[in-house]
Parts: sequence; structure tokens; C-alpha cells
Amino acid sequence: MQPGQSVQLPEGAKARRVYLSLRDQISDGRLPDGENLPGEQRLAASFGVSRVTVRRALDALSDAGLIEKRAGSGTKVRAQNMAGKAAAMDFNTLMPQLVEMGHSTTARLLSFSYSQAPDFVAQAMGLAAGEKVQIATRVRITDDIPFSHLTTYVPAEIAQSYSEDDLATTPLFKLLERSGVQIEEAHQSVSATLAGPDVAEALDVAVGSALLSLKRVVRDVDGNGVEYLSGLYRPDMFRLEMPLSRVGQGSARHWEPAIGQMDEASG
Amino acid sequence: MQPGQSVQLPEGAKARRVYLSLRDQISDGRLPDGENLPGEQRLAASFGVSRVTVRRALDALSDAGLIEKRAGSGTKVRAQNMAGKAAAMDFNTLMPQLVEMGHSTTARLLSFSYSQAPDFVAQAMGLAAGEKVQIATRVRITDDIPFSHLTTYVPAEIAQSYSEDDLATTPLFKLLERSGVQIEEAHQSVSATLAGPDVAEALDVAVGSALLSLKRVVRDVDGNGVEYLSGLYRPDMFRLEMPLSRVGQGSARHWEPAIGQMDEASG
DNA sequence: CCATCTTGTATTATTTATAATACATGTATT
DNA sequence: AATACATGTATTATAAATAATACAAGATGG
Repeated sequence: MQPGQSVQLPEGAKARRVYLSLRDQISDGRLPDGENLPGEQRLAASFGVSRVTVRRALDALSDAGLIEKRAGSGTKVRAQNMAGKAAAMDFNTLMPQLVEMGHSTTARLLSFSYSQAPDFVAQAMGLAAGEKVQIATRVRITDDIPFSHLTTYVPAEIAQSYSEDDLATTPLFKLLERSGVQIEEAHQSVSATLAGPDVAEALDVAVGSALLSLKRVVRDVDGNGVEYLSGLYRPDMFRLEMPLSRVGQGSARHWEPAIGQMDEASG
Repeated sequence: MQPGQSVQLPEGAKARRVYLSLRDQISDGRLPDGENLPGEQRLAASFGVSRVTVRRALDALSDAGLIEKRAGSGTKVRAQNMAGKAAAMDFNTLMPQLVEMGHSTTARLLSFSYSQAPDFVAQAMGLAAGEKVQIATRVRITDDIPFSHLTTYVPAEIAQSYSEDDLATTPLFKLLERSGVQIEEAHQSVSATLAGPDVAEALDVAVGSALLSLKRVVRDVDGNGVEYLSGLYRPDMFRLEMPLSRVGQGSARHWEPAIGQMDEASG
């Protein structure tokens, strides 16, 4: 029961475009609370579509609870802060940290198998082509709302030291270090992508929604790749927070991440 | 001339879904080079659409140069590594750094005005409601390809110390510090969003494309907000790279950003 | 050479989205 | 009360996407 998927979503292009655009503007804060929305005619003109199309987009927004339409008065935004922004990435543990109390996170294992490492994984981890890896896909859920879709690749030898059940309950980091792996460095790359049919269903969002994409390669002290993570996060449920401080003097003045200072109330 | 906008994009829902899904799989590396693509009939069955629809998606991919169709042989992926990934965020300067040689970046000023700070900006910067700010929107371009769409909010008093022309040429950081502003800390929040009609045109991408979204609040030594940045980045042209190292011992073991070690060949 | 795969091309019908209108009704302002 | 503007509703026509089908032509392997 989240925006997007739940009700009948206007599958067609234009209405969908209007819907998604307005939805993002609302959750962004660009459209604040109150009676802000322009009239349907005005919106139609602004988007270059007919009023019927705008209407369908607004109906979907209304069904999603993001706006409130009153008969002759107008349409006002019900920002409700998306009831989310519940999680943020913590630099100390590289794990999502729930900033609100009472929110627990559970994981659901979607698939689990051993097979040859895809080329891009093998290349990123520095494995031999065709080396066997464990491939696991799981979804993390908080308050019945899924917020991340994670696929991990771990060399088969290392992965044998923990079980399938371990994966569903324990963070992969802990499992690896428990197995005696000496984790030394990691490299993360953050980007954005669109939700495909499969991921959209798992994350309970509309196909074509924007997702935060994170790829992480973890290496041990010998420089061998021990984990490749490909994660997709719902932007309304997850953000990457980066506190930074300006240090140094003169020409050496530069930015440094201010770690260990995660603002608890930053959500 | 980049994927998405350039040619005739299949506006309709189904064909677009197939197109975007395949495009992401290609740029992700999930579909590697060679003659990998299943036949059109197989794709049609797999996506649950007709062959005509798959066909249009493939035509668009072909126009974008991502695949190569041969008459009776099949369709092979031309990964070409998106010819991009040219820029990455540098932690030291908080500015995009071009990792390939010979690429220069220019800026185009889209709009420039002084007006009241929007609520969410005033709140984030800690300004009085309705305080006047300078609002500037500009697009950064490298090799004729736009890769970022930036909107900055600067308190009017501070903004008066530099000109409109300065903005088009000099990074805002330099302008601020030149004005005697004592920059102390910043907070960045990274997420993802969809390209609206306006941004899509400016960045030469299709409406509804995924964009990396970055919001940054910069404060001076007194804790006053001096800059609010809302940036949208093309994921095929820009990534946020984060090298990390595992430090500390025992229970104090944690991650720390490995700054100043940006891998030049990381793109 | 032949069987069988592939992409290329064409036709047709169905479904759906969209647009253009008109009018009724609720709300608020003057 | 009158006016203006908002949403609610309905109708009709146009445009577009999609599906289903058939067949031609190139490529490949036996």
C-alpha cells in the first residue's frame, strides 16, 4: 500500500509523466503543504496535456494519499513527509541505520544460488573468469515497507562458511568477519537507475520509479574481492547522508567527511 | 546525441518499459558484449508483450547505438561502456572531477534571479522565512554533453559580492571564499529522482529518466547557511565514488572514507 | 541444399490514451 | 446574490499503441 503500485496506475505515458513528476515534487518539498497546486487547467497547460490527463494523474495522487481534492476549492498537498526517510547510510558500519525509534528491519531472501560470476562481477572483484560465486538477492523491510533490494556475490569458498538462514538474519559483513575474512577496504559507487518490473514488484513501487543505486566491492588484506554488492534503494525511504567539514589551511584547505557524527534527527 | 532524448523515443508505456529495462541491463553490465540478446520472439514472451513492441524498443536501442542488429543473425550488445562515466565527485573539493584527459567542462546559466527563499530552503539553511536569496540555475557540460543541472540558493547579501558572469565561469565555492565567507561545514544528502520536462530538456535526456539527486547545505563558522545546492546528475555521466578503508581494532573497528586517494582510473 | 533460426516488412483489428467540449456543482470572494 | 474559479461528470472524436498474423529475406549449421 504505497504510492505507485497500489491503485490503478495510469499506464499510459503522459498521465504517468504528470503523476510521477508531481509525486517527486511533493516528496521533494518543492511543492509544500497547503493549497498550493495550480488548477487543473493551469496544470494541463503547463504540462502541455489535456485536462483529462491531468485529472487522471491527480486521481492517482489522491488515491495514494499525497493530495486532497476538495470539490470547488482546489487541491492541496498532503506532504506527510512521506512517512519515511526512515533510513540513512551510516558511514561507520556501511549499513542502513534507522533514525526513528521502534523501527526494526527484517530481510526476505528472494533467491539464493551458486553459479559462475558474471563478467562484470568477476572483473570488479578481481576473480578468475567463470569462478563460482554465491549469488543471493534479498529485500530489507521496515514497518512492512521494503526499502532496499540487495544482490550480493561472494566467492563460493568463503560463502560456504555460513548458511542460507544466516543470510536472512545476519548482515553479510558480520558473517564474513566471523568466517575469518580480514576485511580491509571497500569501494562504493553511487548512481541512480529506474525500477524494472522485477525490482519494482519486490520494492512495491511503480515500474519506472527512480531508485538509488549503490555498488560496493569489498576486499580483504590481500586485495582479493570478498563481496560484491549491488543495491537498489527506494529514494523515499533511504538517503545517503554525508556530513562534511572544511579542514586545513590555505591551499591545503579541503573537505573531509565528518564521520561518527551522524545526526540522529537528520531524517 | 545521447540515449534517451535524441531519436524518436517510444512514448508509449510498454515499449518504453522494455527499452529502459534493456538499456539499464546493458549499461549495468548484466548484458555483456557479444551476441547475447535473445530473439525478438523470446523477448516478447519474456516481457509479456508483442513482438512489435519489443521491436520498437530494440529500434530505439539501435538508434542509441547500444545494440547492433544483423539481418538474420541476431542482435548483439555494443556495451561501449556508455562512452561516459566521465565525471566523479571529488571529496576534497566537492566538485565533479573529470577522470579522462582532454575533457573540459563549461557552464551555461539558465536562470538568475533574486527572490524569497522557498520554505524548504529557508528551513534547511536556517534563514528567516521570506529572506531574500539569489537563485541561479546552471547546467554543466562536458564535450557537448550536459551532465549536471544545478540550482543554488545564496543569501542576497552574500551573493552581491560576485556578478552574474562570475557564476557562469567560477565555481560557487571559490566565489564565496573570495567574498570572505568562512566556510566551515557542509551536509550532503544523496538520493534519486525522475527527470521532469524542464530538467530533461536541459540535460538532454528523456522525461522520466533516472537522475542522481544531491542536496547540499553549506554553513560558515557561525553556523549560518551560505549556500543551498540542489543538483541533478545524469547517472550515465556522473557517479559518486567512495573509497573506504577499514580501520580500528576489535569492537572499535569501523569504516572510514579514504579521502585524497581518488583512483584516477576508476571510471 | 535444406532446415531452422534470425531480423525485416506489411497488414489489419483491437484496445487504449488522449483531446476537445460542454455542463453541472461546490467554494469562496466581492 | 453575483461572480469567478475550482472540481465533478459526461460525451464524442481523434490519435496512438498494441496485438495478432503472415510472409520475405538474411544467416547459419548440418
